[in-house]
Amino acid sequence: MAGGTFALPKPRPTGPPFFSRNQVANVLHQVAVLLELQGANVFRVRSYQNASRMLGSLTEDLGELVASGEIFDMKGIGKGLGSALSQAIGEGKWPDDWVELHTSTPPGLIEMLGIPGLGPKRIKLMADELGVDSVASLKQAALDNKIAPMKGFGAKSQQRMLDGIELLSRFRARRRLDIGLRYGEAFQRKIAALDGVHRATLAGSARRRKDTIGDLDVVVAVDDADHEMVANAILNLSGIADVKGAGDSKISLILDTTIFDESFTVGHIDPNVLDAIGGDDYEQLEAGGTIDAQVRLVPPHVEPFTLAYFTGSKEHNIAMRQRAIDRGLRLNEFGLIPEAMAGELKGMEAAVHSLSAADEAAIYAHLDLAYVPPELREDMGEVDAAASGSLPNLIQMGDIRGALHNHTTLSDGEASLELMADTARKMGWNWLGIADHSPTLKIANGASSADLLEQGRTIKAYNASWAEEGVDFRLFHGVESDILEGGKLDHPDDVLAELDYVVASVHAMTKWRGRDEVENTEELLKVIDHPATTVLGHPTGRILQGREGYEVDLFTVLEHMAEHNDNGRLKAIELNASPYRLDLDWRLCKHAKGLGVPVAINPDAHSIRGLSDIAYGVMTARKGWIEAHDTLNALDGATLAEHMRQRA
DNA sequence: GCCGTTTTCGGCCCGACTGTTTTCAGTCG
Repeated sequence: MAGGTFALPKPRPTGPPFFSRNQVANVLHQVAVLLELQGANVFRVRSYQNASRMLGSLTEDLGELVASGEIFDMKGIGKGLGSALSQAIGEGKWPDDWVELHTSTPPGLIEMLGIPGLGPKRIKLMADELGVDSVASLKQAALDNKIAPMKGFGAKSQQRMLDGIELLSRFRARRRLDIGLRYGEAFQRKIAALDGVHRATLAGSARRRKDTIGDLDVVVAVDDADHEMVANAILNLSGIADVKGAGDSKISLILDTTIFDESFTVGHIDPNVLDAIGGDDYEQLEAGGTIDAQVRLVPPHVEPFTLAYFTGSKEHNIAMRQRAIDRGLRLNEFGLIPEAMAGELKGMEAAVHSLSAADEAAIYAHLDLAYVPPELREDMGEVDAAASGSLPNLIQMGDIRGALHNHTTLSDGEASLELMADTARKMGWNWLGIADHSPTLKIANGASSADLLEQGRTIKAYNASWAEEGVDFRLFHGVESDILEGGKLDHPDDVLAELDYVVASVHAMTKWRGRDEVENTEELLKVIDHPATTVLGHPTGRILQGREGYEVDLFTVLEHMAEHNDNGRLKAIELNASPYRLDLDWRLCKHAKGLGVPVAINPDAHSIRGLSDIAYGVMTARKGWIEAHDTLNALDGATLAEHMRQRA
């Protein structure tokens, strides 16, 4: 979960409400983690996690819910949490026991949770018995052989911790979607090609298209007679750096870049992003990278259940299982089994009584649900929607007619205007938007007003000649304007008026990250009010696995944009499709859609190859419940031109 | 800590794997 440092935020001076929904959701998550480290009841911990998740995706105004007392009616909020939140939001005071939890827990314990195979119980035990309170002191204790003699531990546990610490320092635990998919698809292809394999499918968070991926899951359908042969063949594939474990049905591995048939490169990264992810060492770091993978081998008739189970998420599975229980059924990775027939039988033995399912859709049908696309399986309302037949018809790559926010050699792009336009046409697009950087962003060679206007004349000439030749393709001329002090844009108004559109983006990250949520939100509202602003670019400025975005209340921002749209002024929110950003976050896409704020899926391309990043944007949009008609990308050029003319 | 026409207590999703045990606890997904 996102959320910077592990501390209780200070109340804003202007309250109530003294805290935002984001802040409260983060604090609940933190308290859950701290309670775990204290050895609290696991169900109590889950209550805090559930409440955090619920508030994180809340669309109502939290301050109003508290003021009216309706907070107590929310599912997952009872007397305890209801009073605690009312006091925090209404009076600006966190409960004493939450404060105590934060002050009494060494931050090192939280860091230790990131070590694979180490959980809250053993961390607490080592803290109590050995005084271990950080990754560094854990390492020392292990090197001094103090851990192995402890009851319940041993030499192997001690070594695993040392290995885990090494892994933690060498590489961050999660990988970006693009990297994870490259590993996952390469691995899946190799397994699918093995003798005896009916089908091999990439499952887990990669199949759900999460913006980062922890480890890979591959589900393999194989006849019992071939099980051992296939398991051995997998263990002998190239690209496996280490085997962590191999049981009857599950193989745990670590893959490295030798899995790729071609040599591994990360391609062009724009300088802003490169800086945030650790500079020039980055390519070498990726080339030496690894990723964990789990393979599950099951017979073909069981495979749909296993695939559904390991596609997840955990929360979606819990909701599905609960629905099964309500119907007297037991759902697990082996089947959907009538409780009356399963009795005392467990696992695979109970599964002989399972209802049959030829594919995942049949499992959903057994539970009176429409098929839920993998991207939506996050327990964010998809189960209810599948029950009532109101699942969205998700956008697809084929719906994309064009994209705004792309760069050329006029600022920091690698390709000329001509080459970018030519590539977009070859991709089958109907239009392309050009939005180079503005003068203030010197690092990106921001273009002067004069050069920008010159680019506009070139674009007009191209459009005129295509129209004359009967070519159904056009360029839109925009700019990616920095947002300056006071929510101002970076070119004079008369220059901006010459453009088709303006993408307004924050780049002064140090400054914006140094301010609080209220100030940043106010600035964004101002720049949205500027008549020239059409699109809000990468709305939080986050770089995945690189840096947190600045604090901002995007719910308020989106509501403000919705008012403009209601009054006939086009204000779209960008979903920056660069796999380094994927910003707008997928969780907020659904909210934008609900408010009627158009989403602009933008590759932010700095080269012709960069245009293909649109694919990651479409994946993320799908995850966020976005349909073709929720975006600007699915409009044809003539219709989009109409919308843009109406903006002023 | 939450929840409830099987309700105010006793549940709370379920199984695999590992390392430590000799029947199980911790961790993970």
